[in-house]
Amino acid sequence: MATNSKVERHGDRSKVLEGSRVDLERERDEEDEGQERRGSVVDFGNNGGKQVLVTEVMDIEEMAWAPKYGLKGIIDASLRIRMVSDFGDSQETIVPLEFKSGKITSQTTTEHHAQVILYTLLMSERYLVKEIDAGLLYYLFTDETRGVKVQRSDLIGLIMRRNELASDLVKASTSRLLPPMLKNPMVCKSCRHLNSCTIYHKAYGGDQDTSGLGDLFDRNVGHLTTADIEFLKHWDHLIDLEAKTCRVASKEMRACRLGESSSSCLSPLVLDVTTGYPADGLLKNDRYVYHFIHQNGARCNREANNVDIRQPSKLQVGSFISSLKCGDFVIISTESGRPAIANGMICSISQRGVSVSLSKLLRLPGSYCTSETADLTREVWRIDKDEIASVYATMRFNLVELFFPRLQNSLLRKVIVGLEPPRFDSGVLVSQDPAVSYVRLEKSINDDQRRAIQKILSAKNYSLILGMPGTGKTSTMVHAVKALLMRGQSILLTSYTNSAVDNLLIKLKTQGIDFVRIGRLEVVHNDVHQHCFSATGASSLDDIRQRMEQVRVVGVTCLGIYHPLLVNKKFDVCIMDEAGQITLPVSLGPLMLASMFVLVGDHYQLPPLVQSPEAREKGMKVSLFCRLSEAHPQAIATLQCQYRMCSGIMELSNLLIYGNRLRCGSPEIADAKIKLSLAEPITAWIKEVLDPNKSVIFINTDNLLAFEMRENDGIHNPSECSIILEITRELLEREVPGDEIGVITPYNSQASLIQRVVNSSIEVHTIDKYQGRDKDCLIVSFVRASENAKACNSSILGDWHRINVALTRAKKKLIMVGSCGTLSRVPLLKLLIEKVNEQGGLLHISKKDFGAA
DNA sequence: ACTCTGCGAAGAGGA
Ligand SMILES: Nc1ncnc2c1ncn2[C@@H]1O[C@H](COP(=O)(O)OP(=O)(O)O)[C@@H](O)[C@H]1O
Repeated sequence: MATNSKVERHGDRSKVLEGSRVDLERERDEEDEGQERRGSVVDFGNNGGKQVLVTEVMDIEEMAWAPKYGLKGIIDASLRIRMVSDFGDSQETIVPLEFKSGKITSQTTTEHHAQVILYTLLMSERYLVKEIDAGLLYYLFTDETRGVKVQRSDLIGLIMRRNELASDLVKASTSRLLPPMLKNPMVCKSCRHLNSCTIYHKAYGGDQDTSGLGDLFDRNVGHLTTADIEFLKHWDHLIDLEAKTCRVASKEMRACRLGESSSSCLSPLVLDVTTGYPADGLLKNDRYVYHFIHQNGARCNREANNVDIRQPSKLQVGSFISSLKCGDFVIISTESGRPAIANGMICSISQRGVSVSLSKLLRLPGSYCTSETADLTREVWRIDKDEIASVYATMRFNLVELFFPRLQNSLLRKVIVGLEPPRFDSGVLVSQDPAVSYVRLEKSINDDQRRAIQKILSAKNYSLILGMPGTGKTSTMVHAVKALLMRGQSILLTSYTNSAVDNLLIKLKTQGIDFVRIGRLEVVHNDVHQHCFSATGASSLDDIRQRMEQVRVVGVTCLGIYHPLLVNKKFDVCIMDEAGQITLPVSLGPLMLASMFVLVGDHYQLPPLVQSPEAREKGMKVSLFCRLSEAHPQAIATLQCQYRMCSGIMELSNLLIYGNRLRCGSPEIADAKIKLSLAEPITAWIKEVLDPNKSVIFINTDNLLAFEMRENDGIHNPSECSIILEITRELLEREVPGDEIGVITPYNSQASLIQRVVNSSIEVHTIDKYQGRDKDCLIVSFVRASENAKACNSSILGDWHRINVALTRAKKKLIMVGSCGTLSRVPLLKLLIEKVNEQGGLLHISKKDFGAA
């Protein structure tokens, strides 16, 4: 076999493979020129030498999974070869080729053979070919090719090993039983998992004896206290519970693999090969972009006119489009039974179709070059969201890393496990620190904000900022960053969501502050693209390294901190926005990169999303921000002055949630009213609802018998939808701009119902999605209404955090629609209705007012 | 009893 003797041993792996691919192809071409193609003799060990001729390199770094065996892997190169069989005739077969750059020892030989054997299994599944029973290993170090012939007994042995491993994993997560330690200090002392391994061993009852590691064990876990171990076990258990819900979900995906389309999948699709979308992919930024359209084009383009709001099921057309979004990782399969042909990322999606970017050409495994395009266009495709479980791995890793024997981690443990209060050095505030004088003299911030920033500047371990709705959290953080920079400190800015990170960075940008944003372009806001490396294009490795060393401010999501550019990067301060919405294990990651941290959030708004009810109940919904705020209420810097709600709207959350701690930032804000143009005479109820002097309205639907309806696990309320449609029409009629009107509701199905009927300039969302946003005029649809309603306390409406979010989104006008009868069973909502009544905003509409019911 | 954001990628071998 021809080879490249100049392969760099430490070079980029894909380059090595590309190079070899060229070599393989060159070899083929050279042989073409010769009189006959014989190939070379490859040593198959006990099976002797065989003539092997590579006829095609079909793929490199090919991802293959076989759900049937519970295995997946990435095959270095997938070859079509001609090999002389035992009977002397030459046959064409498919084989995996693995590159190995290391030395050959008996240990590695066994491992390499095992790997190749498993790859033959994966390839049989992927290529729908049963007879894949051989593979190749190529050793770059010695320029030697070895053949591997699959023995049935080896295969069975490997599958059994795989099953043992899988059962160990299950045992670990369900009964907290870990496999015994290797008890081999020589091997373990240089293992990179030594820390995690010994810590877990200790946590689950192991000791120096059972570890078999002697002193090495105690050196790694000796520092752990009983409280540390309890904390680790508790959170590890919560992560297990949460991870289980995801595993169930991925099983469901596998079950519905063919035919049926679900909400997280697009199907049936065909490849769009019309102008601008070549069948062999549009090359863009080194990625291949393919465009798929619905097989029945008409369905994709269907307009949502003349919708009957009483039959929401008819509206589900195209709803799959909303569940996948730009930047999502997806898996492409065919409906003809070939799962996971390729994986990639959505780069645009609309009613008309979806574009997916792949790192390689799209190709059906085994398809011949001559018919590739035809094969692709003939297929019916499906696209599923790729549920990567790496979130749980990250959580677990963050958690165990907290207990590593490092000074910085021990300080963090004191705060997080031991609940050490924030400590401040008040001396800083009277010093010559330029940051301090900047904050003292800055005119654009109020006193609360100033105090909060001073706390940040004088904090020794951490500080907490409670930013109630509309209180200028972002402005506070921007000035804090400015001040910290004056001191020459480096800052990590983070939050769970991309939008929260970008929101902050955009404000920094307007202040002319330099920063780097780590994250994929597809999910980063346009306005910060220039701060991402991928957008700057041709920067060399050295440029990037230099930039990372020089830049003081880095923005990244909590889960993005393991990006290669951030390894070994440390910061003076970590500022975490929306910290009340981040689960503790996730928030640990960024905190471990900094010597001091600032949590900004509002634990009176929605807690982190936890899938598993059991995990939630056992405490996973308690964010670190909430944990520390409840432990040290006196140390929180509270921003009380808000610049969003007029006084009538503010009164609601002040009474129900915030214990009157909110104040309006100015008289203008307190008295703000919507402006209505004069228009035709209106009905009495509409007139009252729109009255600009009544900032809060609650429309009680009890007289309409406007009951909730259930369909496919969703709850919706058509009557409330009709009322809201009427109100939005009247608002638009009176020249309230559509983009200053919003509608929110607890339930997705109600949101999509309303979305379909109201003017498209009006934003409609669930309450959860709307956290952090605001509008001049906001309408809330509570949905729940039934005669025999049990208390909705156990429903998502029973969560007071969600109610608080709903009540604090409107600036000038808040219109709520709901059934007093049903909602009053939730104590907080009962109080709300009483308060609105006291303000004179409660309105009971009847069938007479409203004919559409 | 219905709320939904994020996340890439490999392998050998030195302390
Ligand atoms: N000290 C202040 N004085 C006047 N207006 C302010 C002040 N702080 C913030 N604001 C205003 O309040 C609004 C919300 O500010 P922002 O910092 O984005 O708040 P949040 O992050 O809490 O939503 C902005 O329009 C901003 O101009």
